[in-house]
Amino acid sequence: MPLNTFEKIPKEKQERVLNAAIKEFSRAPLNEASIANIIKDAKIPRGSFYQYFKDKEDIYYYILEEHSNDIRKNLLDNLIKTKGDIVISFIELYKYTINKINNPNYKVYFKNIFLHLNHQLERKFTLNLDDNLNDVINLTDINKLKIDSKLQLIYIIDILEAIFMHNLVQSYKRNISIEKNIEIFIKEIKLIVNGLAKVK
Amino acid sequence: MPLNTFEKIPKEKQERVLNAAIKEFSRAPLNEASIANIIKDAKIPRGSFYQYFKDKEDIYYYILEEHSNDIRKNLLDNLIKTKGDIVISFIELYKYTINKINNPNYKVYFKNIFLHLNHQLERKFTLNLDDNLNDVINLTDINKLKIDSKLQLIYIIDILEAIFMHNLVQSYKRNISIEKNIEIFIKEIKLIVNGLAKVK
DNA sequence: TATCTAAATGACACAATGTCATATACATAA
DNA sequence: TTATGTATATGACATTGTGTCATTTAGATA
Repeated sequence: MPLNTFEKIPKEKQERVLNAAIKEFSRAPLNEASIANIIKDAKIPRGSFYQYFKDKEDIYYYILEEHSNDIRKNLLDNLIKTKGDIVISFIELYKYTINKINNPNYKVYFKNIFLHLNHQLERKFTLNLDDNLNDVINLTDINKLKIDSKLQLIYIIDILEAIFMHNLVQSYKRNISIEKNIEIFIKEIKLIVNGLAKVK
Repeated sequence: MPLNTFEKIPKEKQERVLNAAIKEFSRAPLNEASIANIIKDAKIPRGSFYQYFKDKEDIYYYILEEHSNDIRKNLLDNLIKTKGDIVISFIELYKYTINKINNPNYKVYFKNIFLHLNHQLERKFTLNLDDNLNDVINLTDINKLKIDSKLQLIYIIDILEAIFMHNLVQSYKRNISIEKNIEIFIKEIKLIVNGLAKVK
């Protein structure tokens, strides 16, 4: 998403810009963040910024994308490890994600992201592209679920995704530990699993 | 939320300001909407706007609140009508809401609202206050559910709410009819209900 | 060394925000 | 009626931020 130019400048300068941006997006949510602050902190002229990025949103999503790719990758890894158990995979994904966003270096940054995350944007975090959805569908073993077609699987993924995101956001409002948050997520998933898991 | 002053001015002027705001919030999402446009359209001086509302957000939420109160009220009505069936109540709520937001007069306005709705804000639409959550809990008949305590009910409401919001937002992305959207919501809810409903 | 192209730079025009000193309207009391 | 006080109205203004563009600089190639 950033312009070619940005990829070509020295790594050191790239880092300076990205760190300044993360600092600014930690200070304020996207709509309150300012390019003025980023360039001041990164010590680059205004014109340069626009040489690298189209606008504020461009650099915001560029940084975000790195993290969301990482999260999506974790889901696919989990599906492989669990031999296609989508429920366990989502639970592991939740553990992974909640630990990631509580990393002291990024905690404030992610808090701003999540509390101001558009629904329109939330797919960035899990299955924003058709390719990803297909990967998830193909890696999932539907025999572990009380459904008879891959088509129905889409609904289940939809549900899991909704609850996943909902809980991540809630975790910022609940004033409780990471462990307790995971516990709640698992409880909610279990309530649903009683309907999803095939009864033997 | 608006300052006292706004309540005191002539109804006609109030309408002019509110209609101008709705027009502006239909034109652009909150972050791109401008007070400049609202006052131009409402034909009031800049200073007056700040006499009535703290800022752009203030009038945005003021208008939104009217609608969210209406939606919350519908949920409570449904609970009374269904004698505490929370699942049917949410399905009826979904039908009610999706019809409401497709009303031609407000369609574009709501589209902007939903596609840019923060997770932080989404509770505005359903159970933003503890009082409301309590009302819902008290009106719900937990004997219809596979749970043994009111405490667990909170998780179920959480889940229903997450899927409710997720589907409303998705309805703008799916290019299908209202009826088809309702169908999908019901399908997802049914998948869950198999785990929620008490097995006889 | 000359020439060409990509990147860097910061001044600038424009747009929007929130505030504030001043003006106006309105109510109440003398 | 007039005076006085209070609430509201008004728009000019300082401030902040945005995106652009003409110009400069750097680096590659001939």
